[in-house]
Amino acid sequence: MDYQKLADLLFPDVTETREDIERRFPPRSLPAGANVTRIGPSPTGFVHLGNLYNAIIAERVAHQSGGVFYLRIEDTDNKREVEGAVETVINAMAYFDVHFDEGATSTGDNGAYGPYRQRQRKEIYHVFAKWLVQNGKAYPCFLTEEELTAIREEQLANKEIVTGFFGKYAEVSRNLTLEDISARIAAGQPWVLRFRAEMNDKRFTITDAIRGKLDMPCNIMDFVLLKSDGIPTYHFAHVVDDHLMRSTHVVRGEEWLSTLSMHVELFDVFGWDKPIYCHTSTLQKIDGGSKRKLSKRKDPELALAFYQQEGICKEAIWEFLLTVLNSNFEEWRAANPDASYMEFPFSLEKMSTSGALFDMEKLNNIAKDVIGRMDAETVLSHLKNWCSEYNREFLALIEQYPDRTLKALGVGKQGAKPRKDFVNWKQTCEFLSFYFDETFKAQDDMPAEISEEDRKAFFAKYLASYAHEDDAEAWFAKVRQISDELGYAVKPKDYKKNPENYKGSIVHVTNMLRTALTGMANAPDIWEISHVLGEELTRARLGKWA
RNA sequence: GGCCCGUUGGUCAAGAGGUCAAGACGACGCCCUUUCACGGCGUAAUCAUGGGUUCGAUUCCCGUACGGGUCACCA
Repeated sequence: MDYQKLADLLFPDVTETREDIERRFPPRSLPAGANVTRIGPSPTGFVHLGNLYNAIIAERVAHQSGGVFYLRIEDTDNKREVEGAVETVINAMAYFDVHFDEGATSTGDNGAYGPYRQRQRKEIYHVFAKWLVQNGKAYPCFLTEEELTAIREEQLANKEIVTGFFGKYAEVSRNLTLEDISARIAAGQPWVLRFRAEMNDKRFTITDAIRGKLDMPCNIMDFVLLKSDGIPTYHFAHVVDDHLMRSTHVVRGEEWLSTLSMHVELFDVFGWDKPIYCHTSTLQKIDGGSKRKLSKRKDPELALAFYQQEGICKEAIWEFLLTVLNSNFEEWRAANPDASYMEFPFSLEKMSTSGALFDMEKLNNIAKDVIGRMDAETVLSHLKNWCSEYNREFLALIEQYPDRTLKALGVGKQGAKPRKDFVNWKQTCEFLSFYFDETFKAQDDMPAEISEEDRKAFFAKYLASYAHEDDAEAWFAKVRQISDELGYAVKPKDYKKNPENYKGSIVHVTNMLRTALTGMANAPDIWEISHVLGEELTRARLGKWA
């Protein structure tokens, strides 16, 4: 077989050589130790937590080393592509503060190693495909889908241990003559380009940055390089792109482990250095007592959009994922409460190789801490951002009462043990609702612990003596005095010891006050709330019960 | 089924041939307290399993079980 003739027959339009392409994408000039990483999402319209998980790893590996992090759109499967999906990926990553140095953008490409959309790289792949053909490493295959299915069925019937295109099943396609191929092409028969595998039973070892040394069988499959539309498969595109774009690390899910041998063989055939592979484990969740992979259909929390809708703070997502990735993150956070998570020394080696379970409760706990560390102004700006997208009505309130909102967000923040009332922005809106008459839900009744007579007496005295400028101490002294006058124990402990001596305890009194003021049995400090509401509102809410 | 990856409390997990097997979330209890939070203290709870190697194995080796992945002109 004259491979040169075959190559010209298959790729008549390809005039460039692999050297030409290499010159267009020279090695990057980066300081020693700088890593180049990427994410390569498929534009299916669904961005999930796993995408973000891998993105964060890749981002840290690159930026922590002063390297480059880029976005490459892997759109080689036009059947699965969804309109606007590239936009969705870019927006989701931006929302979660994942920033690219180069790659696909909503307006085009940014960077010297593009195009960053694989379908636009067709000509590049063809140059390398032609080289493979010229060197006897690839050949056209004209088998139809039905014929392929027949082979598969035969293999299953023969109890062949592996199914696929290899060994004797590849022989016919491998050994077509140039004349035959030429005739078929002239007749317009569709073909795919297959890799001509070594097909031996050797094994190879490779060191994965997360999993350590791996020992696996070499590839034996004549897998497809170019589909009949001339677009490459993932395997071919991955090898060509990560070489040309000079990726130093490939961070991807463990589902790629089983095809790693194909990629390794391709890199070797081209004589290229392999990137450092980092195969992450799949996020799982508990379901009916057993672990399973997070699934798109069953688990709403898998979609990144879920976190946006719930208003889960992006810093919290980062901190949660960093905690899952490197378990020493929490220790580091405790030692560096004020540092940005970007300063955390992330390490691939410290990653767990077993699949982590997604734990919403842990996320919430982290979110409370993260928001708790922010000052009121920062919280307000996050809240407004979220509301402008997901809660317009509340945004209007915030904008109508900016000072009150800011004060409300600061309640309980001072002191050595600041409150942590906010978990996510959705919940924050609900939590703040009693600060505004527009959303305040007044109670219709008071608990029966205090008689109506005492209730009226209390509120009358309270309002009569109420002085808005009182400090917290003076204020509470008055509450105590009134309680005492009405026959309620001033100290809860006194009441506990001798309940028969009192009508009730100050706890009952303050609960009543709190309920009148907030509509809720549980709320932050009454005095502070009064001062957020202002004298007028406070008096109005309490007056109802006098 | 073949191949590959994995298995420490309910969850995330540290760990090393000899530890009372860290820590965090959650649960529970106590303390603080005008409610709820916050905070503090404490309790319960883990090395999948069977063999080997060894004076000693949760740690090393082999098998078993279980879970996950993959076997496409999908990524």
